[in-house]
Amino acid sequence: MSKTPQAIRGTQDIFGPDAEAFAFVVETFERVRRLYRFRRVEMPVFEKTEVFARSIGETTDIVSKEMYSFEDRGGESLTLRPEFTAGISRAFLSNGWQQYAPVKLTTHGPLFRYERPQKGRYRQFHQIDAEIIGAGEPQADVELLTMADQVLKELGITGVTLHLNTLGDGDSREAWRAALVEHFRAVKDELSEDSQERLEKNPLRILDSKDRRDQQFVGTAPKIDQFLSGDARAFFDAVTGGLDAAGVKWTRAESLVRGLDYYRHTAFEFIPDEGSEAAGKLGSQSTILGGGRYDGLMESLGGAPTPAVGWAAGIERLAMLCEGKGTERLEIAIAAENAEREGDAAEMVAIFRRQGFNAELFATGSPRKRFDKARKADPAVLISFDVRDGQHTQTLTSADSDYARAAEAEAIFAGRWNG
RNA sequence: GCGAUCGUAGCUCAGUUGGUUAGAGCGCCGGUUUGUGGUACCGGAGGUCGCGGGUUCGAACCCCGUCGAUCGCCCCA
Repeated sequence: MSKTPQAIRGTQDIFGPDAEAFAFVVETFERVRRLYRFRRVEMPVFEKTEVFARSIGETTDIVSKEMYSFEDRGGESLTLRPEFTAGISRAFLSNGWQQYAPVKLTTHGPLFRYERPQKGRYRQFHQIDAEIIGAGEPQADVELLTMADQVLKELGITGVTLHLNTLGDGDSREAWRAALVEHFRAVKDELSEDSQERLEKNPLRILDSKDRRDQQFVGTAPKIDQFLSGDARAFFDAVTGGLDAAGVKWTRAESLVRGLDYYRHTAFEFIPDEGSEAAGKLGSQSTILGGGRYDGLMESLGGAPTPAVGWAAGIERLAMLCEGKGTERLEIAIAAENAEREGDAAEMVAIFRRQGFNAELFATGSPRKRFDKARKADPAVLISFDVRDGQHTQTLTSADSDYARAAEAEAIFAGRWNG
């Protein structure tokens, strides 16, 4: 006998309550995006490698070491998508969706990054995603964030706060970056090894370093606010004002930066409050939803300048905060306690299902154990078909007095077996 | 890429300083009850102790390697 192959590291087989919670997240997202009139888009799971390499930034970890890239039979380098935004942008340009701009899009599905798996992080993971393309006004940021906030609320997630920052426009960001490099270079020898690396590759990231050696210099580091142009300042004020008007709570996070090169202006993450139940469930992978404005991305793919803003959220991480949700209790359990009654039981379960009840038939294994099995499934209504003293008997028991459709179920049962 | 912890039945786990035939609970299968209701009792199947080497009279247990998992760092959803 050959050995059973193992699943690929970092992939998951999701089943049971976890799978129900996963579906609950997706269904809730689909419902809410309709309320905001976002349109659905489906995209390829893989693209030419350059789609990601050019848009995300060559020096980012995602591009430099986390992509699942391979050559197809024609020798072309392809990559399993590590995020949605680059592929959506490519589709926007390929298909001339400028004609629909500004266009509000959502999608969800699997993404791939070659990383070491840990709690809340996988090599194949799943996100829900929302983008507004072709809208440069701060109102777009507000609408997008308000939707994100509503998705989380309707998932029943609490103890999570929107952390908001601005990276300014391109000039503001570059001036700030230069000032940060200067600031940290002066104390380079006292920084952590990681941050000495970051100084060259991605100095903004030093700001949210967890290392104490770095944190003492973060407080005195130059702030983006000192470099914001008047327009950039006004843009951010319009976003925060709009969020206040929409009733979305937020907090300013001056050191929040996003990892990818294409972000400008608004950057945000929804993060569990310290010490909250949500924080405990997530472990160290704490960001559940993140995104921002990426006004420069289309140009990097050869398109015309096109403002856009978007976010993505990890379905697995959201599902961890929705434990037990999406699982429906069994409404009708039907036991055929005698082989002679299996036909009647099968008919009954079909009737209930056609009437919109979820129902399960127990008609296999030892006839004596079927009633027990049905009861252990914890149904709201339990129906048994049996033969006693040569007579056919059928009984209905309502196990749950709170069950709303009990009377309806009893009427259907009586309608067939009125005796 | 780096670090820590852990791999025993389908699942959750015991297993003493290394010592006969590796256990329990749950689940699964079968049996017992003639009962308007049962979550009871009895029995059974199921394990190359992740895999490969080594030490030893003897290894689930000690050593080395390897694979896998979990958690953390980096990074990120």
